[in-house]
Amino acid sequence: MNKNIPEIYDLIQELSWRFGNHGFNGECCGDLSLIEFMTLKKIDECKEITIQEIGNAINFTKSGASKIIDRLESKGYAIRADSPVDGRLCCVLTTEKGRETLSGIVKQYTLNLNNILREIEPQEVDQIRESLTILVDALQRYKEG
Amino acid sequence: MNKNIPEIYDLIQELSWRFGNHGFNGECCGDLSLIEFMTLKKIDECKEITIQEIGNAINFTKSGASKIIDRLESKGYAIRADSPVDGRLCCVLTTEKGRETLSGIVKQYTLNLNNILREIEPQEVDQIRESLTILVDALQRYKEG
DNA sequence: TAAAAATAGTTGACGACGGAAACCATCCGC
DNA sequence: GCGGATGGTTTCCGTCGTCAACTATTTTTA
Repeated sequence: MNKNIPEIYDLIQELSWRFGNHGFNGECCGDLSLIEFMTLKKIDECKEITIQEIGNAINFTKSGASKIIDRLESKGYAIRADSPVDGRLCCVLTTEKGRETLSGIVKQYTLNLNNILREIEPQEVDQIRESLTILVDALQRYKEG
Repeated sequence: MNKNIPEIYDLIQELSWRFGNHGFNGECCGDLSLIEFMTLKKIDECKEITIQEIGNAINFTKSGASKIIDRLESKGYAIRADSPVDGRLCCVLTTEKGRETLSGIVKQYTLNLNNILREIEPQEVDQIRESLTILVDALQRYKEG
């Protein structure tokens, strides 16, 4: 095992914690919980996605996914539409309001991050981006096979 | 703003999500939730810590913190002890079983991470460690002032 | 082609979990 | 030594996700 792994594990854990639901002083994503936010983001990325797929994407049961959509729908951020090809399926879409909220949250987070990294040298910031890319890609590959 | 910030934000979010409570197929930390695990870790690092301090550390109310300790205590991973200096205070400590469980979880996570990074070049792994260190340090400084 | 099985989604009951506030015990300033 | 402050616990409550039962639609099969 590479000697750096334990330390990397620890660093990732710390990072995840601070960016998770309890970091940022509990202030997460406006009127969305972290899960609602990630779900909305997923819906927006996919343009159109079924309840089942949402459940798989966020590791929830279809029942749990359905209730998250209930909440997003009641806040006006997403809507359910009938599938034209299969009457059982339910296509979930983001609304314009949902997209605006999403980009507002991203903007806020990005500003925060910019403050956090304010004093870091540009070439180091570049290195951080590269490293994270490698890391996330490796995770993706690992997940897929 | 540095051009890389939005992408870095996105990468961190992705990373956090996968290492958070819902990543790893919901398999988090044995019989501990992520919060219980982080709390136990914090207790172990501090050797001895009050309920209030735990609450601050994990962004919970003292009430919530007290209940987490209830759970950790019922599982045999932590114990409450009276403070010798102040009768109101409650010193929380890890038990031997708690420490074993903690290190077991860390070992498991570390092995997973090793698999994930198996195909990454050593010098890249080194770069990842460096980058994450810079990032976490920056977060720490930001939090402190 | 009609019945049976499979699949997608919803709903209701339930348990787990944190927060708010009231409460208790202990400590500190006067 | 009394009154306020502080740390912790407890009770009540709202939120949330799962399980299992149910409905509706589609696919399989005999």
